[in-house]
Amino acid sequence: MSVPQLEELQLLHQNICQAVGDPKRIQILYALHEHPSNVTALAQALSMPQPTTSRHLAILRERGLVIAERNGTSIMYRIGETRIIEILDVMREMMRDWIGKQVIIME
Amino acid sequence: MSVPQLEELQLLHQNICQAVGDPKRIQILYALHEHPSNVTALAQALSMPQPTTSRHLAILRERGLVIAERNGTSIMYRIGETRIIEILDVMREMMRDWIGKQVIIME
DNA sequence: ATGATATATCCGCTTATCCGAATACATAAG
DNA sequence: CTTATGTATTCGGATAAGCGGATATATCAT
Repeated sequence: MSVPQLEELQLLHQNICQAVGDPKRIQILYALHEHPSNVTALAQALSMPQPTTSRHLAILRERGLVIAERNGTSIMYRIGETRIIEILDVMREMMRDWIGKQVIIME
Repeated sequence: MSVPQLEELQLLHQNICQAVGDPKRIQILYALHEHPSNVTALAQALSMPQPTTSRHLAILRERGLVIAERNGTSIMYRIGETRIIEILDVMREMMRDWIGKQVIIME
């Protein structure tokens, strides 16, 4: 893949990177990956206020990372981009490796 | 890979996600991937003030995403984690796909 | 239409992040 | 030791992000 133009990097940040730049949104992504859920159930499961959960879901939805599907009065949310979970998993491995190195250097 | 604990998600955000949460840092990562550089040259190439460049490099270095190597009075920076570039490339593809879908929906 | 449930949005506030300019620090040369 | 060059840090201020509580909107059942 070629080197991206500045404009594309702005879009990349605005659409994806910023979305995973909040720990609660990461938490939500993993929770929905485990199993889809509506807003209320998700909020309870993660011990987050409902408005907070709703706001984060809106951000993830705008960027296509999650998908909303209405079902009567409730709305079912699920992961819309499996690749984002794979990316987060790679990041976790990177972090493990880095923290491992750090400990060795400290000793 | 299993579902991460809350504590690990905090670390994930703090160590990796937050680091790529700034467009200038993404720009720096791609620039260094193209070819390693010292701070001054990088700042000029990206039209960023030197202190700004240095601050961003410090953040990326603390998290192992770039590596610093002193060479006389100047310090050579290069990518320390090739995987972060692969991740950014996948995100770019995700973005293309999503924007493509958006256009179709708009029509 | 009314009430009940689920979701989204608005408000003021706090906190975090980024910035440029100035300055301090580090290294090497004369 | 002084100078020159390259890098890092400090400072105050501006901007953006996230929050909880209250409220508005939407859908369905009675």
